[in-house]
Amino acid sequence: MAIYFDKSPRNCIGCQCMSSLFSNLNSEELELVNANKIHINFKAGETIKKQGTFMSHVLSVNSGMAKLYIEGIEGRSAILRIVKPTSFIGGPGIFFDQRHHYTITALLDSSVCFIDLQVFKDILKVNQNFADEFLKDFSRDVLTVYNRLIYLTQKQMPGRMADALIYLFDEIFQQKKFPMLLSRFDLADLSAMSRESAVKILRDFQKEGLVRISDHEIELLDEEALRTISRIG
Amino acid sequence: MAIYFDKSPRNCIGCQCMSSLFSNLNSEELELVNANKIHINFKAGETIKKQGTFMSHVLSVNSGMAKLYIEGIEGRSAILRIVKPTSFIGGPGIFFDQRHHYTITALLDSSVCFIDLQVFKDILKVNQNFADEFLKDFSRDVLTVYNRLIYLTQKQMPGRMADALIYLFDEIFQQKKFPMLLSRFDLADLSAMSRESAVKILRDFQKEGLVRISDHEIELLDEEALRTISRIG
DNA sequence: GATAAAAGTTGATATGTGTCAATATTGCAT
DNA sequence: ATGCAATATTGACACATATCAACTTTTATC
Repeated sequence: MAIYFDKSPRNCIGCQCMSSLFSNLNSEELELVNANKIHINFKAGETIKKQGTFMSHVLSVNSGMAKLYIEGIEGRSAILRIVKPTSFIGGPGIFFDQRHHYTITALLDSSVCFIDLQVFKDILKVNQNFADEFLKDFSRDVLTVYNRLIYLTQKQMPGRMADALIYLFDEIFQQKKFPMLLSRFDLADLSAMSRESAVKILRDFQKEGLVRISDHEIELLDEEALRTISRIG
Repeated sequence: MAIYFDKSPRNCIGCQCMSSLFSNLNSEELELVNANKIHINFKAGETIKKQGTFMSHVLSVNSGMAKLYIEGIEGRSAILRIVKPTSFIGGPGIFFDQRHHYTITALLDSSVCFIDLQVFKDILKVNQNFADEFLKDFSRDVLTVYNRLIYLTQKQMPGRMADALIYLFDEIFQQKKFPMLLSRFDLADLSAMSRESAVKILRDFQKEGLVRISDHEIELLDEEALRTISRIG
């Protein structure tokens, strides 16, 4: 019988791919995680988790990259954040209804560990440092959504697109140049506008010399000006 | 020397005004809360907590009503929710940076208890049921923000206003008629539009016989139609 | 390498929404 | 009660944005 999925390709103990959150675990707890996790590789474009499904596991992204988005009205999506390694993905469903409240799709080939939810919650109860760190992470994510709510509802398109790009440059890639993993559609979903509008705004940004987009990469040319556009909305 | 604030006007033990969250405490923990709380009365219009300030306490709204909103760009606000008794108010600042990330303003004369944050967190660590219930509450609030993000960015004005009204009818007042505590400005902040647009949409809703607004109260006349408007955006 | 499918681009157009200015109304304080 | 300030209302207008349709470019598939 063929092995269609790899149950334990690597041991969590000593693993450098796990989210930093797990550095708070002792070896016994880490062993427990190791014994109750599944490791799966995804190809770019594949759906890692689908909104609405039962949350049997929490996720740790070891490598690759993914987009995390809410599927909204009539096929429209709102990207909440881009997930880079190494990141933990849980969400409000952990405590509320054991469901995933967003869909996660791989932007690059990605390696993801699925950790049993009950085991995760059990460790949360006994390891205070782990719980503190987790809650801090969770709260940071919530604040990101607050921020997104404000800028998506109170800024106009150029300001929204500027914020989306600044988010990518500053927080995700932390460089002035990065490969264009996101389609125009994705950028539209990140800044709450139509694809066509996203294209036009980006074209304007290029004309004004704010960024350069070519050969699947985007480069920040005039950071000052981009931040100004973000500010004046 | 005059007493300008009342340090312990009522005992938490046996208090019917506390948020239901606190029913998970044993008498010893409740006594601890009681000894480390401050009770304050606010008049309608007063600011209960200001965004950005240090979070020394978490709040429990005993009576009255309040609006909880994020102060955004150039004086614009986004109301996250209306707070009715008896409600607990904490927020992501508890675990992230000990700051309040929204402003809370009384809509009615309100009685609020301020519970020492450290005492609150200490009890969270030792009382598992309390922690579970709290996290469930917190997560529900997060999901409300997700929902708001979607409907504010993906629906047009009539749909947004319909959702705001449905929220008030269904979740806050749970009646088909309630006193108009919210100004047109507030309704605009709840549905992410300008005051003038809020006025116009409400006028349309009245013309179409969906609601009746008069003498400081609003009545739901055609629930079916309002939900349809919410649905078609 | 040919073909189809997907993604990106563009300009014209229609619609949604905010801004402004003028006016009406309400609430509050003296 | 009177006057003042805040809130509410309205219509005209300008601007922001989505939609549509046509087209180009890129990517994937056989």
